[in-house]
Amino acid sequence: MTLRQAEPYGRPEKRQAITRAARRVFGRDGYTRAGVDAIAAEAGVSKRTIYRHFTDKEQLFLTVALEGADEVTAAIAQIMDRHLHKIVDLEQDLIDFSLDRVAAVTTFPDHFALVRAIEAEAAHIPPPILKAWIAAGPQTGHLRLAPYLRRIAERGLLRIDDADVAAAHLTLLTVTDVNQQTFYGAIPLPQEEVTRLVTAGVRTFLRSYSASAA
Amino acid sequence: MTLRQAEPYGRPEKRQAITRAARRVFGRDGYTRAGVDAIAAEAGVSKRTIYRHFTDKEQLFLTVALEGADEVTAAIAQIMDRHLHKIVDLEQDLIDFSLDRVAAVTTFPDHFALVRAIEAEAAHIPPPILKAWIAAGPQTGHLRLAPYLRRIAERGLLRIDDADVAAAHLTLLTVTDVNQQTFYGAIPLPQEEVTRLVTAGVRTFLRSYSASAA
DNA sequence: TTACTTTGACACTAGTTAGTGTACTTTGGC
DNA sequence: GCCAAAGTACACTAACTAGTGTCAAAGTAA
Repeated sequence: MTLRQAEPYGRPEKRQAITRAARRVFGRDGYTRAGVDAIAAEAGVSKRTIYRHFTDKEQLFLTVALEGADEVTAAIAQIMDRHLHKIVDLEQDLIDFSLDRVAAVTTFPDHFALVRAIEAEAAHIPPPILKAWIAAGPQTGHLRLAPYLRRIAERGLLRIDDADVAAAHLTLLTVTDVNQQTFYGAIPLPQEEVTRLVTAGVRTFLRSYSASAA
Repeated sequence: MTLRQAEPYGRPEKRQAITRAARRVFGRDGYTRAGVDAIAAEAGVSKRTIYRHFTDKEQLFLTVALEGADEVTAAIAQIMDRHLHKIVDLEQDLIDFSLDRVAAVTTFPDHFALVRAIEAEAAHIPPPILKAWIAAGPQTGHLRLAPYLRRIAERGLLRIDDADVAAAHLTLLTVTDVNQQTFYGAIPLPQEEVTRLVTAGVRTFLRSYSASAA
C-alpha cells in the first residue's frame, strides 16, 4: 500500500475533480457509507475513471486525507504568520489568532468533515498510514506553533519551559474546545459563543504562561 | 423515535446480552460496518429476538449509547468523590484524579470505542437525540466536576471565577489531551507518557487557577 | 491523417446487509 | 402438566456496493 502514487496517470483536472468530490462525499457520509458511484456522480466522471486513477476506495480515501492535510497545514501556517509575527497586544493577538484558526474549520468544511471520518476509522486504518496522517496534519500544527511561542517568550512576554507543551495546551484550550463542542463544525455554534470559549481559553493560557506569574 | 422504550419486553437477561454485544460490535466496527447478524452471534441470540426487543438497528445503537453513558457517568462520579472529597496535596490529588479519569477509558473500552462511533455519526444522528447523549455523558462530567472545584476554591486552595469554565479547562488539559492522542484508546500510549501529559496538564491548570497567582 | 492515451457508458459479478415471515421449540409461572 | 409468552432456525426479499470487462468515443500529439 503506497502513500502517494509515484507515477502520475491521466489528466490532472480529472484527478482533481475526483479528489474534490471524494473529499466532499467522504466527509458527508463517512468512509463506509460513501459510495464510489456517488463520488463519480459528484465528480462528473465515470466510475471506471476513478478506478483508473486510484486502485482502491481505501487508497482514494487516504490520498484525499493526506492531500487535504497539506492544504490546511499551509493555511494555518499563514494564519500563524499573520497574527504571531509581531505582537502588539499579546492577549488580543492570541485571541485573534485562535479565532482565525478555529474559523479554518469552517473554511475547509469538507476537509474537517473528513477529519471526523478519519478519527472514526482510526482503528481500521493501518498504523503507518495513520501515523503519516497525524504527522501531516495535527502534529505539524503543534510543531509550527511552538517556535512562535518560543520567540514570544524570548521577547519576555511569556514564561515557557517546554514550548511544545505550551503549544499543545494553547491548542487544547481554544481550538480543541470549540471543535469538541461543534463536532468539528457538524453542529453549529453561534460566533459569540465561540468568541467566549476562545477568550476564556486564551486567558487561562496566559494566566499560566505569562511572564509576570511566579 | 423514542429514546427509551416505555413498556419492557422479553426477558431482561436477553436484552442485556443484546445491549452488551451491541456495545462491543458497534464499538469495534462502527455503526455502518456493524452487522445485526454479528451482534446476534456475539450475544448468542437469534437475530429475530433482537428485532423483537428493538425496532431498529438505529434504536439499538442509540439505546446502547445512552445506557453506556449512564454507567460511565456513575463510575466517574465515584472517582471524583474518591479523589476530590478531601484534599491533602492539591497537585497530587488532581493528578491522581485525572489519571483515574483517563483510566476509565480503558476500563470501559467498549463504551469509549462507541463514543468514537457516535462522534463519527454526529452528523447523521437526529439533533435531539444527540443532545440527549451529550447531556447524559460528557456534559454531566463537567457539571459534576465544577462543584468540587468550587468547594476547593472556597477552602482557599484555588482562585476560580467560573467553576464551569475551570472544570472544562481541567478536563481539556488532561483527559481530552490523552484521548485525542490515543483516539479514545484505539492507539495505545505507554503509561509513563500518559502520566507526563496529565502532570503537565494539571500543572498548567494550577499555574492558572492557583490562589497564589495574581 | 495516424497512433496513442484517456475517458465514458453500461452491463455484470459477487458479496453483503437490514429487516420480515413462518413454523417450531423452549421457558417459566400457575 | 398446561399454557402463553418468549425465543429460535431459517429461508427469503430487496436493496445496495466494490470492483471488473468490454468496447466505443473523444481528446492529444506527431
